[in-house]
Amino acid sequence: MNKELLCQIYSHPLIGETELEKIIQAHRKVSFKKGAFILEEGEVSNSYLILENGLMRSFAHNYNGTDITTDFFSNQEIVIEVLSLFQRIPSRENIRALTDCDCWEIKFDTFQELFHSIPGFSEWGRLWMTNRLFHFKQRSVEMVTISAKDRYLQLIKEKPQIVLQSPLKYIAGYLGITDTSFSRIRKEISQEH
Amino acid sequence: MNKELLCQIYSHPLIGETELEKIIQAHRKVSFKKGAFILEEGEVSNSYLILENGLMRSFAHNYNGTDITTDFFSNQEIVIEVLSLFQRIPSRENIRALTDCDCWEIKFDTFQELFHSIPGFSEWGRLWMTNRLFHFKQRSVEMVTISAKDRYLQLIKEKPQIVLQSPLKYIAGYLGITDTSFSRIRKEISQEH
DNA sequence: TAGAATTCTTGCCATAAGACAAGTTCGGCT
DNA sequence: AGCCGAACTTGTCTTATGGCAAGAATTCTA
Repeated sequence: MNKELLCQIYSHPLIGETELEKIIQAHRKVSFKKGAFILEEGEVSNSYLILENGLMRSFAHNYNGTDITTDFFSNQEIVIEVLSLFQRIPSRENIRALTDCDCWEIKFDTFQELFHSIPGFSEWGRLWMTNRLFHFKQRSVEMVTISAKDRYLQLIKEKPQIVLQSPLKYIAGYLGITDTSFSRIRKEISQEH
Repeated sequence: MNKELLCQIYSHPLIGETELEKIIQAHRKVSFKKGAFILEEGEVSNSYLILENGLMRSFAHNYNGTDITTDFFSNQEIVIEVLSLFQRIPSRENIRALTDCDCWEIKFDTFQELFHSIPGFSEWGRLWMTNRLFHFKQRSVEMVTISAKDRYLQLIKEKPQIVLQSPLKYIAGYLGITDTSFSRIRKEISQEH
């Protein structure tokens, strides 16, 4: 069992060595083929994943049925649908592998047990939530204060793996524009070299 | 001490009567005058508030100094800057009273103690975080999939207090448009009756 | 209560992005 | 290798929203 990635993910000043070991033991390795669904609309999520390598995307459906990419998950990130997992309600989102993926999975029940028995772990969890919250808050502001072109340039800088591995239409959706506009923006950028 | 509001806020299946009492006791009443700062950029937030009545807004500053309204807090809501409070780092946001406000305050240290000693309380906290996360995720999607006009109509329906009590320019900022465009949208709506 | 300052509205023109439709290229399957 | 469908590009026209500036209305404050 390659513990390095998990050690890194769960590193926190209040989590000691034995506790870290216990947390890591709670994970088991799982793989997904390109195109596999990790979570489907209507299911209650029952675990989360730590993505060792590969790319996934989460998406929901519009009132008129259009598919909206809400997020990408790439290397070393936690793949989770927070609302469904923690509120035990059916998910309104789908999560799907864009490439073959290797992951570490932890079940909700196991997580729950550790969350309440290891104080450092609940701190860790809150810290993680805090970061996600910040991420989405920031994103909601940037979606209107920054032009689509600049959001794209920012994505290239911050998460190049996405741009390299995802079909363009999903990136367009994530940026909040149509694939048509996205194509034009890419053209414009390439012409500036 | 009027406990009703606090009882309601902290109601959770895993929080028993004595524990609820303990949580409520940890709050003290505070008031703010219109225009008062609850939190200023650069400060580390040291408590959060439960807003009994009044309206507040949080805002950050752009790279070019423009003031961006990131959120409103109205009756019965929790007024908090999560990132600063839980990561103990200087806030990049300001929180300011738009009207006179009555609140219940709880200090970080006290909260922290309760968070780790009452299992139901950490569950409650996680649940709250989950809801906020959902809120901002939703918002980041809606900022680009829904027109400014529809976002405004939605705001009127969901949080009429804001529309009634806040200067229009802040609402415009929150909707992600200029006050000029907002004025036109309002005109258009009023002409449809 | 007058004057100043802020907030809000309006006009004119510019620009980013969407809608739709017709190609073109790419990638998976047999 | 060759075909088919999906993914991507491009053209033309439309629409939502922004930028700037001037004027009207509101509100603060002395």
